[in-house]
Amino acid sequence: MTFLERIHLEIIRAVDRHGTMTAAADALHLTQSALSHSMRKLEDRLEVKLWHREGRNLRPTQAGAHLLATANRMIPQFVRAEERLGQFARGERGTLRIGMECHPCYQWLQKITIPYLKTWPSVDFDVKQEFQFGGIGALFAYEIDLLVTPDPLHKKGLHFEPVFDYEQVLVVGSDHPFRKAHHIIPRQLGDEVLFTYPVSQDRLDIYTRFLTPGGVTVRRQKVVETTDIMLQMVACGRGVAALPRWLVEEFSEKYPVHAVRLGPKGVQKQIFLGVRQTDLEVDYLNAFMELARNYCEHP
Amino acid sequence: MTFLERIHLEIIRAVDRHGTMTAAADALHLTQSALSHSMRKLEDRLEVKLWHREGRNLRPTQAGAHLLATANRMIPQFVRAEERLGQFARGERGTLRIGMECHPCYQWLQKITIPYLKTWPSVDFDVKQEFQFGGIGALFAYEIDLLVTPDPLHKKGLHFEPVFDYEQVLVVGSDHPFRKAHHIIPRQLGDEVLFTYPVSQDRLDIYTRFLTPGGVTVRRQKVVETTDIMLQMVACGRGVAALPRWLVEEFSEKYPVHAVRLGPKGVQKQIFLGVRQTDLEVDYLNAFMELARNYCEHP
DNA sequence: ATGAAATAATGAGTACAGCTCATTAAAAAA
DNA sequence: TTTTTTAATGAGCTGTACTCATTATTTCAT
Repeated sequence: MTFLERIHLEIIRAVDRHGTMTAAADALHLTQSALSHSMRKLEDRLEVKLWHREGRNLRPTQAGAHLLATANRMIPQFVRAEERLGQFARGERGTLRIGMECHPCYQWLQKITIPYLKTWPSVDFDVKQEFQFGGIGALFAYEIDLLVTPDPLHKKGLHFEPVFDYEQVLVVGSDHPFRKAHHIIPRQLGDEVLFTYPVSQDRLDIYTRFLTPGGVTVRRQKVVETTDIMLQMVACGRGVAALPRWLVEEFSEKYPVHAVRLGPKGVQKQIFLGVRQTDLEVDYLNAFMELARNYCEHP
Repeated sequence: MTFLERIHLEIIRAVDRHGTMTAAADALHLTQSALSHSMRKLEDRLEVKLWHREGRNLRPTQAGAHLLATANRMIPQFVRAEERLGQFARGERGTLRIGMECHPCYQWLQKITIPYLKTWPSVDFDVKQEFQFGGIGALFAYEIDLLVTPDPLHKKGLHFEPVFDYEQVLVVGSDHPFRKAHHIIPRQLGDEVLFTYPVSQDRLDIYTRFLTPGGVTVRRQKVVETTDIMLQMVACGRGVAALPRWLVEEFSEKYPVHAVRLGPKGVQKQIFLGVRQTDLEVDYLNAFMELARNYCEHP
């Protein structure tokens, strides 16, 4: 029992706008006969007249007026839906759902998002940090479209590329004894308080690449949510933290903190962007990766 | 360039609801093939995939999810529109636009509207009292659907029927000298203040049927908007008025007023309901006239 | 008045969109 | 494995929604 179709809405609207069926037919690229037949059929099936036929003009009945109001509401919805789908088609619209497995990268991400959002105004943004089955799982499950991670896992169907090299360093306050050291060794941290982000130890480089290999544990580990708080604590000598060198340098203008190398050769890190291989041709996603690549070369 | 049709919205919705295309096809009384072809064509024309095809299941793409959301908004609008048109068809819905050319009839109208609105809940009401080309003109111009008037004008295409006989009487306060008179003659009003509704004299029976034939004018005519105010003025002896007898009797419980016959035989009036002949078969309109007829017989 | 132009309704015929049926390909379940 | 379930595809048919031609009215111009 579904009688009403888009065409009927288009017709009643065009007749109202153009005054006559003939003019409406022209506007819709149909013949007057087509409109007449179409609406006649609708009227027959609904068993209600939509127009008073008075000589050669058409005045909407109450039912017709009602349908016209409905059409004026619904047709624009059709049009908008088609426009939006067109945007999807041209890769102009979408939600870029980004997953982050690397806490301090958030600062870096923000530097990219600002110019990105300017060039892609109809792309929505969504950043997630918690995943039930890890970042890779979230990519596969279409929970996210792009993963920012220091641990690429080259599986079939995924594409990873490095976008960012950096050194993970120890941050200390300006009164701290390590302050001028060329580098420190794990044992030297045995009596320190260590501030970290609230993630498990196997995702913290200071453990996996420094403390654990050195067989050392710190006096105490304290968890803080934000980089700012972390650096404030470090600045006033309440403990130490491990962060990317570039981040420390940036914040050293704001807080009196210093970077110290971890081990004689330092802890070298890379950040990767991961996407599903099938999404490699999605314009707005590609544009993001392009921007990320360029930014790293000319920060 | 109009690709999107109701069917596409129905399909994407049914697939979402029923999980598979096959099940959706059953629900829509179509074959799986039909849905597949239909959506394939839409995808081709829009140049955007609506589902990720993963093995034998369909997961909406971002575009698909968007279309689904649109469908969930729009399909109910189609359904509601059809329902409403059905109500129009069955005469259950409409706006009964009533025109009144008879001021005191408003009280009478209210007695009918209350039971009417109970039996016809989806009929809207609209009462007008001002018409650019008179009540008859308003009927012809579809400004109103029903005219309440004391002056039927039997023109082709219109149907009038009397619903109400009454006597127009003079109302006076309980201290007034006419109070106990059997009737009065025009000359007796020459020194009175007359309260009337704010309409032209040729629509006031006290003039057309009493004063003007008697060649008399009153000392002063004062206009008031409402029956209540009018009767309050009369009650405290500030003047007299002309109203239907039934109305005076009703209000005499509230105010100390009395009815006096105009002339030896009284001024006898009839109220008519007028409709367009073509509307005589409109259920909700007929129901109103039926109610009006019955009410007059058993008030 | 009278003819010309404009308009909606109607009928007949047709093209093609959209459907069904049959089959294939692939994946999930048994 | 085999069987079942599912979506895609192709071929062919059907019905509908369109066009064209015509009629009946009405409106406009002269």
